[in-house]
Amino acid sequence: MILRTTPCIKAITTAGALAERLRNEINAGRWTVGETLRQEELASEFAVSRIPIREALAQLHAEGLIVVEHYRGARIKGLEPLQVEELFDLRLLIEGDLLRRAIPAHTKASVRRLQLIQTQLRHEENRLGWIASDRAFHEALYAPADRPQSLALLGQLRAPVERFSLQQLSPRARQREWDQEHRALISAAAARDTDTALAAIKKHLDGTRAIVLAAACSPQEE
Amino acid sequence: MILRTTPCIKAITTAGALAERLRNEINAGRWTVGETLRQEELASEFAVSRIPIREALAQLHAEGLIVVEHYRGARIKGLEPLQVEELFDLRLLIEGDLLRRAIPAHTKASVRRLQLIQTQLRHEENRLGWIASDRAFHEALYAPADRPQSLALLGQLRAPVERFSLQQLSPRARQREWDQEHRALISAAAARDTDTALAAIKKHLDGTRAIVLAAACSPQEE
DNA sequence: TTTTCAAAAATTGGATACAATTATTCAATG
DNA sequence: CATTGAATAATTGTATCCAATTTTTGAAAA
Repeated sequence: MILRTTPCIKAITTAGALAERLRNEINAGRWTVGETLRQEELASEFAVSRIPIREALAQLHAEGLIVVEHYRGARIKGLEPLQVEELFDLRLLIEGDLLRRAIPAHTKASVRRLQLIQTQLRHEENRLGWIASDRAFHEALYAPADRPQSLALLGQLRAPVERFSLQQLSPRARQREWDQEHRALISAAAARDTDTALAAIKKHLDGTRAIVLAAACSPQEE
Repeated sequence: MILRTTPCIKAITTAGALAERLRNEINAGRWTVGETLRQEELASEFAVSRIPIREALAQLHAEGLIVVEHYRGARIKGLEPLQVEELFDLRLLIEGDLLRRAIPAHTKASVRRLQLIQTQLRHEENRLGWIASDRAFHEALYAPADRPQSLALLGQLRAPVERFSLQQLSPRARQREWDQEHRALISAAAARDTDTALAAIKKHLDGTRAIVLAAACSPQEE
């Protein structure tokens, strides 16, 4: 039996690979909010027919990244301020629950893993790599809770927001704050101090929410 | 401008209509856990090509009702006991939050609406109609909270479980309990008594969890 | 100049046809 | 009799083509 060492899931389906590729493009800011993704254009770009493109778009729709209208195409989805507020309230609810379960279950090994990811994250220059590392950090933070359903749900809450949370990555000040907040989470995990961890995640989410609110001020659709 | 009076969303897409149809068939128990849904078979049954069938299957996959494997088809997804536990924990988390916001915002009109739905639910003989009414009840219960994202998330938590929650509808005893629990929620909403409502929803979810656990004891897939 | 409306172009949705992969059959072998 | 393995069948994935719908264009009219 072969064990996979890379944490990245290989997309065996072409539609899956396309969805991953398009997700990255969206997160990298290739399209602006409200812009439509033309099937023919994407098909010729990736040298496939429109069928797998359509399946990839359906997947992105399910992830909440695009809005699809009958006979009118797929457009990049924007976020209203109220939606952002609600999404982050939900994240606090779920991430808090995950933390409560994960913190007591953290070990020296799991904390070490967190530190490694954070080191990698600190030196990440590329926007996409930064997103991936941040995702990995939070997954590792919550992994000891052993709650796959919650993690999946959390992923759905993160997806539509990631686009905006790294759009403003440039302000180095916020980047430094981000790093400090992650370190606070790590030390709370190391000390198995749930209350401190909860306070830290609340602060972290509040900071991220502010960034997303600032970035997602476009008054579009649905 | 035309206002739609029916609460049911019309599926303009054929794929959407197919997905709704298939979802009902799944909930009605047409297939057992682990059974595969053949594209050709469904295509000829609904007199369409396999393309819209595939899109419908992708949608059901996103809803967590089926598992899709490359070149191996779509199979009805089962639930492990641990998954059921976690799903209901998450529901309690989110439905509790929704209740906290909804109860103080309930009005005479919204409570009246709840009563109407509950009356309809009580006389519902058909399994599918019962599911739809129960869904409507909970939507009406949480509607005053005005939290669309939370409702959507809740829908995703309910979907994979509905199949099993009505499988054991037959025991009239449980059906009577169910009715009583709903009535408790209604009166708590009428009295704007949040704590009582929270206790009632916990009891209701615990009861439903037990039913689902009993029904979903099959040790299949993924 | 602006508005209206019909024809043309562009785009998406669905059907058919073919390629890639998996499942099944059945004869040969131990 | 059980097991192996190659040929066959069945099934899914993708490309191409046509139909349905929307968007654009441009000329006529106010």
